[in-house]
Amino acid sequence: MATLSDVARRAGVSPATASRVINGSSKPVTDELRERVLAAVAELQYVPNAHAQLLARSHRSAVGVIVHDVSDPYFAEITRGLQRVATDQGRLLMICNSYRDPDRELEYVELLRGHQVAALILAGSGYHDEAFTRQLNEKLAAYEATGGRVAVIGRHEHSGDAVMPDNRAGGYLAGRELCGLGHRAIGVVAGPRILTTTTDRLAGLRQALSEQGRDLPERRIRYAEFDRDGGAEATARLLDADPELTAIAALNDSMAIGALATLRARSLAVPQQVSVVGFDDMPIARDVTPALTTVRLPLVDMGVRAMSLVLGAGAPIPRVEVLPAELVRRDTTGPVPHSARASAGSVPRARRGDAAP
Amino acid sequence: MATLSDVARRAGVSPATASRVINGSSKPVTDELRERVLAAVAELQYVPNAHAQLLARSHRSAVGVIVHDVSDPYFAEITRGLQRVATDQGRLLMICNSYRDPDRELEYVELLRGHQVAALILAGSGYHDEAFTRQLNEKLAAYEATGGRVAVIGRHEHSGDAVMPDNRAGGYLAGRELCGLGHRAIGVVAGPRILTTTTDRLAGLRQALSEQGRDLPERRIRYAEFDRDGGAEATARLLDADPELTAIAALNDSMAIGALATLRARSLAVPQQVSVVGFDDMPIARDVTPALTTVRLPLVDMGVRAMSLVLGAGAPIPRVEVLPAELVRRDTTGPVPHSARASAGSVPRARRGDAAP
DNA sequence: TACCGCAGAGAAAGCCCTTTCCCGCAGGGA
DNA sequence: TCCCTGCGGGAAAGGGCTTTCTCTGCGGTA
Repeated sequence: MATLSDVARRAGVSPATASRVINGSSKPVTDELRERVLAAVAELQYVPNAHAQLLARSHRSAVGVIVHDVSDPYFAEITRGLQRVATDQGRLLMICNSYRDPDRELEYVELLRGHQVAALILAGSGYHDEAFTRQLNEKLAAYEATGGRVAVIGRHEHSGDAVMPDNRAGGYLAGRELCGLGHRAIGVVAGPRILTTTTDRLAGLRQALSEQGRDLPERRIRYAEFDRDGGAEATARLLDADPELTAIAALNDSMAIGALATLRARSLAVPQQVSVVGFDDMPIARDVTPALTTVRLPLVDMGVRAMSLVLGAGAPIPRVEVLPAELVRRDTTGPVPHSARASAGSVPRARRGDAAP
Repeated sequence: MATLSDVARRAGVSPATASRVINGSSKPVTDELRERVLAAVAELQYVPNAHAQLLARSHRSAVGVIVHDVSDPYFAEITRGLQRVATDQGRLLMICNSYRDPDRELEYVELLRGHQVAALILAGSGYHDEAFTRQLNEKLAAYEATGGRVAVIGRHEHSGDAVMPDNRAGGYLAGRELCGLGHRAIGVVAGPRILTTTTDRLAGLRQALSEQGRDLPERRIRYAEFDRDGGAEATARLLDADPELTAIAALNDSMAIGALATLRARSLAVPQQVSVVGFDDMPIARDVTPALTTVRLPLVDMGVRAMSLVLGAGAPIPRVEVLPAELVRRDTTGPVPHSARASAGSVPRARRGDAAP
């Protein structure tokens, strides 16, 4: 690899001058030397060694991001928002996928710290895990102690800047919608219970039901991976245990799509026999058939806010921005079937299929 | 930030010794000193400066990847494959999204070169663009001249290791399927014509038709962005111009999903009135309704192969691995409607709707 | 006893840049 | 004419780490 001094030698100037030309330094350089340097750069196909540059200028510029998986649409949208602000400010993003593995998350904090990122954004859900949370906070504190900025998206037990989607209110909205349509036998397809996202959404759902004087028994909840297959599987278990279900609340859209697949496989009509509501409103939600009723979260905006927090001036007290959830009615929800309206919970399994199209 | 010499000072050893302990060097260090160093590291929350490390060891380890967009399922799958191999070998991946912007692609080659990556993988489609291709090849050649390894996925005019999905054969499969079902009025929803992926798939399609003695007139092709909205829009234009269409071949699944949306919006039954075939077999293909008939590409495997090529020994001659495409029949394709069978091309627009379910 | 070899630790030389500091020189004011 | 100023350029000092080379002190051999 050609180095800066190769360029300088070739151009017959000092490395200092070459550096000034290449970086457009504020110090003036005569046009003649400038030309010579530029020519040498082109001839040698010189590209500055990024590590040496980063080492030499103590200036931290990149921003680290830890998500569960960028290719998951939920995080893809958030990342789009992060990226937008970062690009505007000429910042490079280093994005790491933790795949929901706490240890990997911890490792990535160190890795990013080692890479001298100016700020760190944790975009995944928080965990209900005492030991992990403590370790994470220690690492973040160490990072912040050296001037690093941190923001989290979602509920983490971290005292600092945060962007919070209103998961609980969203869960409430989903629950109220289902109740309003007359559903009583509601099954919940939930993500891993260790995630705060899961428990918050569940809490909202529970609140909506309890306002109607109902509770949400554990047997009506199935926890699984927060993805399509998890949703399909959880739905199957739910239906096996409770064939009278008239509605399914999935705690994210991927799971809802899995639920839809299981319902289709069992020839249960949506929404005629079973209603389904999702969560997140990821782009594909409108393209499945029937189009998915879901709770929209301003994902892109969440990314924008988080990045703005972290790149803006540090506030004396931690700022928490709560972003509202909103119900999007589409075609997977409908009134509770007539047969179930009269005597919910006692209809034999065979009933399923009566109303098949 | 604590530095290595802070650690060394605290442990009462030289930086050399501290370094050896921290990196598990082959050089032996007495247990007592080792303990002291480790203790100092923990107390100071020391994390090595990655840039300094990378600069000091000339050892290149990371691998650079340029894709159009990681969050696009097509690239997400490929990336999964890349990642798998990279992780096995303890390599870090630097992934850059070019968003199909050639300039950005060029910039990223430089950026990654500057970051001293051991290898570079271009995972996006090639472009039909003389000037761009030349520039790209120049940059890649410069990189390879300094020992960098390069592999491309897809057809690029680059003489080096390559993994080629058999786009042409895939297009042929799609075309043959549609012809076999009796379709004659076939519209094509294509990606940007500047991409080799588009033209290769189109060529295969064309070949299948011509084997049946038909051609594929330009008026039956619409070029748009390679995504859902592009597909929806192209389909609309196609139907406006040619209401007799009985089949639509979309050149990727995202576009196919857009096509499905447009067809639904126009109340055209799939596959009773119009058949649709996609391309790629991305995960969501099986979850749309009706489930999408498509051409499967072994995306994950493509990533695995590319990374293996690049991390394995360099071959004296460029290796090109062609990976086969395969038709996956699902529910969006069916026989040509009866009404169209007799007199294709002359049925009035009003016909649409007759067979609505 | 004199010498050799080796284990374990430190000194110091890079790795490739950026940036401060300094120097020489030309032009302008006194 | 002399001095000061300011401009353009180079020398050199880091930035934080790895690694080679060197040194010390010990045990073992002749």
